[in-house]
Amino acid sequence: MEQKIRHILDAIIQELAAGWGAPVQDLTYDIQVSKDPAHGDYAANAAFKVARQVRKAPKAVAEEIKTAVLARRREKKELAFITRVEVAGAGFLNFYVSQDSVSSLIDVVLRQDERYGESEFGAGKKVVVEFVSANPTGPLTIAHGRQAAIGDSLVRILRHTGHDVTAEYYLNDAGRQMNLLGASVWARYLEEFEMESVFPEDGYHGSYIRDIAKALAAQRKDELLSRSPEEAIQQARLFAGETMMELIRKDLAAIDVSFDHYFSESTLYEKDAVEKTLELLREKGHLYEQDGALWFRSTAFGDDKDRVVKKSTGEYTYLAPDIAYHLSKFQRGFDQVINLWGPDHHSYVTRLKAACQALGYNEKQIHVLIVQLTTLYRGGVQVRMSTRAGEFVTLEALRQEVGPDAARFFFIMRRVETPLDFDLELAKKKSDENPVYYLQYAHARIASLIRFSGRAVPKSADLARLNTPQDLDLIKTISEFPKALVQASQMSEPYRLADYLRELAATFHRFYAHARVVTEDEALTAARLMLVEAARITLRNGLRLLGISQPESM
RNA sequence: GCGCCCGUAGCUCAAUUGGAUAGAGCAUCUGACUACGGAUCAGAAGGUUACAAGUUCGACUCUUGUCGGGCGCACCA
Repeated sequence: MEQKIRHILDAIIQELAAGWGAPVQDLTYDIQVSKDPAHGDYAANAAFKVARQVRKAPKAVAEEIKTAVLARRREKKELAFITRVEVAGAGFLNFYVSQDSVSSLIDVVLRQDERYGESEFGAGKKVVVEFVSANPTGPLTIAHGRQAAIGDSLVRILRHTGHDVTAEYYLNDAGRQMNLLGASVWARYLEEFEMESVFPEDGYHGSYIRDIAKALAAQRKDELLSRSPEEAIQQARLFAGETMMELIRKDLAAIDVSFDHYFSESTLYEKDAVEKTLELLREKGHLYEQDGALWFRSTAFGDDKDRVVKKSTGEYTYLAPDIAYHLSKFQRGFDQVINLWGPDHHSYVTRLKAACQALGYNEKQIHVLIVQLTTLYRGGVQVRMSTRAGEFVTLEALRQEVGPDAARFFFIMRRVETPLDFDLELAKKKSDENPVYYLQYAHARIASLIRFSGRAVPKSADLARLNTPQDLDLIKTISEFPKALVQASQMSEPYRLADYLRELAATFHRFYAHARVVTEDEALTAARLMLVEAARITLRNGLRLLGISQPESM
């Protein structure tokens, strides 16, 4: 409906522009469903945007547009759905549309079913979303959990809005941390055989290290004892890495998160990609040597200091493989790169963008979302956590306590960059305080309602019978689903969808309290069944995109 | 010191990226089930959007300054 109105306005503005003697360069303006019934059904702020460009008063422009719309409506039948146009306020254009034009939207929803909400918004855009990317040196924490929930929902939403999306996990399997992991496991392995061992400084102390060592001992027996320490640690490292990745995959699968691709850092070295990337930067003149180290001149791209890529010891810094990794993203044909990082990586954003620009890419192609931390509460009291002592509040423990649906919903219900307070007691409550149940209840209630009707949802009905304010409210809210998804995807903010669904559920519950669906009036019953089914489809599709189950009963 | 982020109802957060009277949930108070699920609905109360100037048809949103809070400023990963 918004699109139909936009189409008309665009044409009219172009036509009128000739008479204004000034060109209208920019045709962006908003059309929204009016919040206040006094503002009609739809409202456009086009007159303001145009007036500025042609140096006229907004109100006068609005009047001209109104007159043109009315004139055109007399000529063209397909504009008959517009019943009234008003100029209000300082120059808003308010459109009133016929009831049957609104109610016919229901047909579209039922026809599209699972595909309802899809759009062409992202057509032709190839996007890679990288998230979680935790080192496989320990179990996933709730911080990873939030990234996983947000990243996965974002991927689903981007897909639903037409993007070609790859979900990717960057596996830091080449660095010092993995060696430490190997050494830690090796030490515990030796202890299993009551051999003397030196636990590495900064090693991993968690009890899961001992579990891995036990598993290693069970599999390899005492075989590794005869190897050289270097080789044994290498073996322990590989074994530990694989074991941890299996656990991580399992933790993620338990909240319905999966990846299309695991990108291994070590493949960068196998293909010599890091050296080649540095070579490329050197050719373009962005590298220089100083104090025996190799520096990247990131200040040329807005960084506040230059960064070392290769230390005087000959080792790469963390930045070097990271640049190579991002180069690979572009080389693989992605034109939009989205990264979800923790707040501890905040300062890396500028230098990474600088590097990508140095390689000839636009900084707008990289979008780094800093996912703020989650603080756990239990009945109003903060749950302390510490990674240093090897005690984690793991994602797995959280999921077991509150369930996958509440976990996913709570993780995404705030803006990405807003720190999240996660109340365990609230997430577990099966009451009206818990927003997850509000959404699921609406879905279950509709399913139950359709069961009660004792018939299949009709394929067609006289939808014009849906004419009460509650009917029309519900229809309009349902019809805003595609727009909500586009907003969520262009802002990279899945919470938008959660917010929309809450609104939809509320509108449905309000409708339900006022309107009876199954009555003796067969025609009205048929139309209302189609309406509630459309609401159910929308809720179901939305919940799916959030990775939350859609119960038929609760 | 420099840079970035934040400050909205008692609490947790929104506000369609500059739009009309700043909205939701929780908490508080008052109501609503003799046909479809009360895990619901209707209503009340709650605000100088930290403060002060500026930009314009229009500012929670943009600019500048002040106050208050957080984070970052490694040849660490």
